[in-house]
Amino acid sequence: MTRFVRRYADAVAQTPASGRANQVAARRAELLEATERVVLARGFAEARVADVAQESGVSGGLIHYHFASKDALLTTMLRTAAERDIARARKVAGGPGTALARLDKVIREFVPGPRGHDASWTLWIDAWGSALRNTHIRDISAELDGAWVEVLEQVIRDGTESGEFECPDPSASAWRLAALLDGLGLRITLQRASMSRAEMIEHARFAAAHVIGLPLEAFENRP
Amino acid sequence: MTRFVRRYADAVAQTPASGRANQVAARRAELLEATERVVLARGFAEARVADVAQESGVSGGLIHYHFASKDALLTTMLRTAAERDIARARKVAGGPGTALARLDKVIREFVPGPRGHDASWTLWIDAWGSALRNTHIRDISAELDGAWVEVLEQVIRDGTESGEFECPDPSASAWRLAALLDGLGLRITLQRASMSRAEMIEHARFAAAHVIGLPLEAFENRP
DNA sequence: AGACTAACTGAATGACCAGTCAGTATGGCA
DNA sequence: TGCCATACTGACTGGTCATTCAGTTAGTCT
Repeated sequence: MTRFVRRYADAVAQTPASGRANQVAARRAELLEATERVVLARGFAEARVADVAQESGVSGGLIHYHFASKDALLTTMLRTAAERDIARARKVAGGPGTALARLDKVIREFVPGPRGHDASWTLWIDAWGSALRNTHIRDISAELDGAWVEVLEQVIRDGTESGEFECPDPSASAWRLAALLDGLGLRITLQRASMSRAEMIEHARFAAAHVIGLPLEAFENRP
Repeated sequence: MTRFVRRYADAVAQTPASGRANQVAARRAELLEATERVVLARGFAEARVADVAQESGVSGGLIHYHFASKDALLTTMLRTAAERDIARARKVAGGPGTALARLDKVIREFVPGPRGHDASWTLWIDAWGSALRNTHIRDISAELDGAWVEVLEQVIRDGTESGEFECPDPSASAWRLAALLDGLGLRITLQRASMSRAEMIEHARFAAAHVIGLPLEAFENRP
């Protein structure tokens, strides 16, 4: 093993065959991260290839060496972000604890706040607009939405089976809860002034409590 | 008062004094309608001034004669559309009938369907994305959202006061219902395949029934 | 070491488009 | 009737930006 390979080995999850492949993977990841920062800052429509180049300290030409087109760059970035968000949701929902605790954890993780996950919200609200006319983005958005509903449904189903919850139709309930959370997140992201994070969590808990057939107070003791 | 001010006032009022002012008002309205069609077809970000010109069979220069900039054109169009949508909602909600009937009417009017009101949804989903970074659009979107919540709140309050509904906090309930409807509309507009209009109305009615303290069956008899 | 090839640069290209402007046509008023 | 403000035209301009490509640098292989 060369010194080069050892240097990059930790940076990438998969173990590529050569240092070159490693470098390519690292560079692609770097460009995708820069792309996400640019899109967050300027929006999908206003993001420029040159911005990504500058953001990652690289020439404009290199972007097109790694990605066939601007569209491919944006789409790939979005898919990567979607997979990351889904993984995070699954991890939280599938973690330890009662179904109630996990549901609450998902809600608190999901609600946008000043601490940073707003980034995802900004990205997805922007993506919804693009999804109206871009098939790739619509597919990615659909996958993410579907996965979210699945995650919620699984937690609700867990709670129903263990007797914690009383929910006659976990699938429909999950769908409705997901829609409500989308609406809540949208509103608070767009009009931060109109509602505090605490109020929003309260709204989400209220709806969730109804969905799972428990009183709102079931959540109250959690921080 | 200068002639210009007079002309502008006429353009806004319903009965213009002169043929010229009439012409200007008609032209502006025509251009705004064309703009809406273009934005619906191509999206906010992709809409071109030349498209609007072609759509209304007019030279490109004329657009800038009536509107200071592309941004002003889009913003004005959006504001006009928002006012139209709000007026429609108020009319439905303030019409005759029991509070329950009116609430159901609002829901059915609100849910996107194949018959045409999808246009509004497409427009607003697109606008949400732009609202992330455009202050004017954010303000318009906020006004529309606020008016929607008000409309829902008024109906809920009516029903509570008349004894039809049992709702301890009409304001919070309206907010939650509005968020749910946004989420529902978003999903069905983006992924039409995943849910029928009937199912969606059922979801909305279910949530509304909970909000107003009635069983879902209260709605069932309506067409 | 030398050859080969992949990663990378940055200037050039050309398409696209909002906004401008000099000029034309026309309805209404003196 | 003739004058003039105004509605309107369409060619033009200046700037932006994705994409290309000829050339350069630097790992890797024998």
